[in-house]
Amino acid sequence: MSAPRSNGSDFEAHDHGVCVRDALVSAEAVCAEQSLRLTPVRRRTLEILLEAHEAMGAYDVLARLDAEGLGSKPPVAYRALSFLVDAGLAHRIERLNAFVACTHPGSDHDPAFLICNSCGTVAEGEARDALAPSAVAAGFEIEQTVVEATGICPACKDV
Amino acid sequence: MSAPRSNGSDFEAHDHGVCVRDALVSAEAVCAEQSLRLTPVRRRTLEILLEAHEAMGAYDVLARLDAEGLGSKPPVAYRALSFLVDAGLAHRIERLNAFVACTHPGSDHDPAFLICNSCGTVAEGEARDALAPSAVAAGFEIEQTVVEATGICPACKDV
DNA sequence: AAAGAATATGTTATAACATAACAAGAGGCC
DNA sequence: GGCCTCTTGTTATGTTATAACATATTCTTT
Repeated sequence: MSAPRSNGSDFEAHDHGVCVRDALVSAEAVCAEQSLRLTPVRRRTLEILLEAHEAMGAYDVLARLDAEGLGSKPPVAYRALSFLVDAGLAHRIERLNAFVACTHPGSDHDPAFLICNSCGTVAEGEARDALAPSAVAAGFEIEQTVVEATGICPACKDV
Repeated sequence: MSAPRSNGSDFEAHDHGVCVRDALVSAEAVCAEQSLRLTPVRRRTLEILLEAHEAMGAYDVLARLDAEGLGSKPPVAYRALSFLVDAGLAHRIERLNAFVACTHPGSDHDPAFLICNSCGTVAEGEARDALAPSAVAAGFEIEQTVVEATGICPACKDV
């Protein structure tokens, strides 16, 4: 759905301007397709997450929105972020109480995250059935999964 | 290390009194072995989590401690909970900002949780290498994992 | 274009979760 | 006893998140 990416890792170098622009185009497409309204605050919130290219707290996002006159009260940020998460354009990182732009929106997915403790970069991968076996064994019906790992990314390891 | 359990699920019926007592014995053993001090507040905090048999917020735990004269200020609860988590006697559920007693302390493990949206029960399973493949592909060195699923447990599904 | 429905925003206020920092006490060890 | 370490008590504050209600915008229907 979005431009092809070399592999599943977000740790490699890439042209960030292109990556942001691509993602916005994808987002517009996703919203158009589902009759969702990508309003100025929502769009700018997504841009902020994309530009940061790492997880941001709601209040960090809010500070940026406020600086641009787009809203100054917590609900503004939380509503925009909720919209993006619901639309699959961003994800919430439970471990960090933070949000990150989705790196491959449009496709249904069960995201897993690799969070670097050193540089803060968050890479998105696939969690495909990470805990399906336990769930099936217990007769549990999964609705949503949270799969997050913290550690050291390749770039930071090489220093 | 603890008494054997029938399988990996915590959703089945069991003698809760026995389960709590067993867990406390295990906890004492673990602490003795590692020269950790299971003080009154810490021990009671563990008991509270065990008795609840579901995830509890730090302030819920604190309310119980307070009622028993064991402490009334947030740091009391947070310190006790941190101790238990560090000792492997309890786990933090990121998704819920809550804590749950470990159902098989003593063994090193990478816990995964199945959280029932209906009754709140939290079952603990193994996450073994849930995201090792993605991590290896990306050259990421995992330190800690968070694997949590929300959904409907067998008991609630049958209603 | 007007009316009505649905969606989005602005704002106040407060709830819920968490920790920094420092003082005081309890236990182990020489 | 004197020293050290770990634990507890307390104050204060920081951080994250949402309920509730008023207003405004956009979409749909007529």
